[in-house]
Amino acid sequence: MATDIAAPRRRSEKSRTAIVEATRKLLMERGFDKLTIEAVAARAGVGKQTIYRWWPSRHALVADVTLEDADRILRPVARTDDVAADLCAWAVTLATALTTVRGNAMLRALTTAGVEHQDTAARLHAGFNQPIHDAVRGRLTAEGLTAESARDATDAIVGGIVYAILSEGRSFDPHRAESITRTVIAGITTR
Amino acid sequence: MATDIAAPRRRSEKSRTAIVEATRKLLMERGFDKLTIEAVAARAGVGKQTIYRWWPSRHALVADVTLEDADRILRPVARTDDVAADLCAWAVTLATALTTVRGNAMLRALTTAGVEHQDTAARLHAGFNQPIHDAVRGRLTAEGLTAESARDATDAIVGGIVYAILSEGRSFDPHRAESITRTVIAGITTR
Amino acid sequence: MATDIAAPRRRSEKSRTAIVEATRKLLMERGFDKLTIEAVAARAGVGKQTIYRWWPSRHALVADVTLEDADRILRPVARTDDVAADLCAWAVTLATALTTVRGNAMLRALTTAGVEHQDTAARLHAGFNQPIHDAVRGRLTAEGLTAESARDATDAIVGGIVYAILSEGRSFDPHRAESITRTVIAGITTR
Amino acid sequence: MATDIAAPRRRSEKSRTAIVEATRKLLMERGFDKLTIEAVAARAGVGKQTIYRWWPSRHALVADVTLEDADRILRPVARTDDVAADLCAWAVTLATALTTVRGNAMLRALTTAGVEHQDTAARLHAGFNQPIHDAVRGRLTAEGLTAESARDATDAIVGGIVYAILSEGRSFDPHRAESITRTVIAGITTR
DNA sequence: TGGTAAGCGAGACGGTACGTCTTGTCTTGCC
DNA sequence: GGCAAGACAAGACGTACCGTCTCGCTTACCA
Repeated sequence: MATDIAAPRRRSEKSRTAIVEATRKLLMERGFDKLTIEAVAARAGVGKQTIYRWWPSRHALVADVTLEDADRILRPVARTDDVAADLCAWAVTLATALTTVRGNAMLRALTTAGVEHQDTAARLHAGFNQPIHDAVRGRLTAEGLTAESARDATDAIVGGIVYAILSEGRSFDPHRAESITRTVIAGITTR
Repeated sequence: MATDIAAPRRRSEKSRTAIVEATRKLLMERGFDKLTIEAVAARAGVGKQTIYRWWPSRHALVADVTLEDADRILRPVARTDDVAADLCAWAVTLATALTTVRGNAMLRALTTAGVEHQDTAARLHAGFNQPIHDAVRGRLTAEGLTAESARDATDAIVGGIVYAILSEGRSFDPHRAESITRTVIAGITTR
Repeated sequence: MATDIAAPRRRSEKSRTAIVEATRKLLMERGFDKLTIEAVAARAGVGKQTIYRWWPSRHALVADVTLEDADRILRPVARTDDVAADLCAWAVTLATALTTVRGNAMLRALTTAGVEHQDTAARLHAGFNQPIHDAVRGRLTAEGLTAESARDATDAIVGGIVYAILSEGRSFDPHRAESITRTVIAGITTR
Repeated sequence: MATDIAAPRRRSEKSRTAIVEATRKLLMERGFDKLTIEAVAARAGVGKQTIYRWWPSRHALVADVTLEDADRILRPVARTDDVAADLCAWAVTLATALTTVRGNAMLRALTTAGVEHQDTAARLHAGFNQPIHDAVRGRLTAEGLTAESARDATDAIVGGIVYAILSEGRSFDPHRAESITRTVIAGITTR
């Protein structure tokens, strides 16, 4: 999906799929740091070299695998005339996706891989962070916010949700995403 | 603060210090995933067993080391009659601490260690997340916000800043922390 | 018994005995190469230092322990007017002692310790080989043999028996010791 | 001759040779008990796993190495019409081989390895003791001795020589082997 | 339509680090 | 001052994986 830019001449799709599948399963079973190339190869019924031929590192492999899940997580923000409603709905969807077993495993893998490896961080940023930010910021800009305000509000919303899920794991209640989003939009007010 | 709650009988303080120091240096030089116990032992001039005797795992060791930096990062929030100013000042201080070479290395190490290991996550939560949240939430509650609002705004401010630094690394400009904080306090407004 | 030549000022006889006992038991249970000082200390209920204070090495300790068994193995050769009978009786006694569980364990320990460590070899030679050879050689010399003949016949008898037990272990039938001895005394003859 | 009876799939002969060579050298320099697998691997320029892949233990490795020396030590017994001459010549040859630096190192290694490890003992018995005994016993049987007499005389000759070398080391004069052999053949006689 | 080169599974290889075990020394506090 | 207890630096153990390297086999391309 990403590494294989340079014309993979006679690459076996069967092997590729088996490797990606095996990686995802092991990622969910054991997590990123206990994921070994040998285990992936064994689980996929593939020689180690076949993995090394197409992916330069464990981080790159994991990046590819998590990026295949991008469309399960990335959703466009609706554009009705109620910004708050649009963003809250979107936020709940995001939080829900990130608190499924699979989504959370991917989030964790992706975080670790990104923190540890520069190139991987760039790819994950382009595949996840950027689109997410663009979606929210676009919706806010459409509402007339300045670029700077839109960026700050986006940081607050996305960071608020994702960081909380990162800290609290699957026990994070997706409805809090709505609550956080609404707070950012409304600002703090004493009631 | 350390793992050795249960009767640290006649532990050598010299060794303990050397280990913690060596770990911090290696964490800054190579990062968490390239940190090996053998390298720590060698750098500290200590037998491997002396590390294993007092720390159950690499994660626990790193947790202890980062927790020793807690007081460099954790600051109380001032309580003047200007909430925004108080929180912005605090936010900039936090962002500044997390973008120093040392602070950023600790943040990354702490993130990876926490994502990978349950117990470590709990300790880091108690040592970092909790105090940070409490500080901000306390200041907001003092302003008359409901518990829920305070929590949501805190998530937005802290998450917004920390997650951005996690994504962008040391290139994050600490002044953006002020900007994010102010946005959350004021709410989005078209100007 | 041997290392403690230099006036052991206030040595605890209780500890000494416990150490020797523990060593013997472990020697019989696990053999020389799996004998560890730590296990001896633990089994004897003694600090490691107490062992190191009185014995310079594992080999020396084992030498002392096996030498305590010397009197179970070393027997004088009777001097009736039948050399063959005297030596055969002695040979069977020796072979019997070396094929008991304890005797065989001591033989093996002593062999390994002697092969590996020069000083130990000397002590064991003085405590075992020498007396054994002297006994046999003395009996043969009394019969009128030249010194050289006596020495050679002694080598053949003792070596023949001990080496066979070393090779075959406890399955060696002590009666073969008689047969070997008789053969050496009589010389080979076609019948 | 080697441990790898079961399908030595694509074993590197170069590594195998380097390992065996390194082992032999270290055996001669330091002896069996100071022989470490790590030192062998380092000296041979080989990964430790390559040793563990093909040999189950240090004992087995040493057995293979000493067995490669078998043909330097094992010699057939000539069959002229003078038994005594035949066996004496053979005995001197054996004693000479076992008192060279290399031969003696092998004898010591082999003894220790055999005493400590059952399987190794069996292999060494089949590779050394058996052939040596067969050679001598065969020559004696050809002379008309009964099976039992031949066995006893063989024990006396071989044991007499080998055990003496084991006890006295390289200071054993090979000519004594002749003297011992002649004594056994002739029987003790007062002159 | 057969030859040939790439992809592939398998797994041996030289290495590094693991977490454990033991060595021989040292220190602490009891007797 | 001997002793039990046990921390310490050192270093080997045997195992797990790393990333690289053959080895034959299968398979798709192109001649």
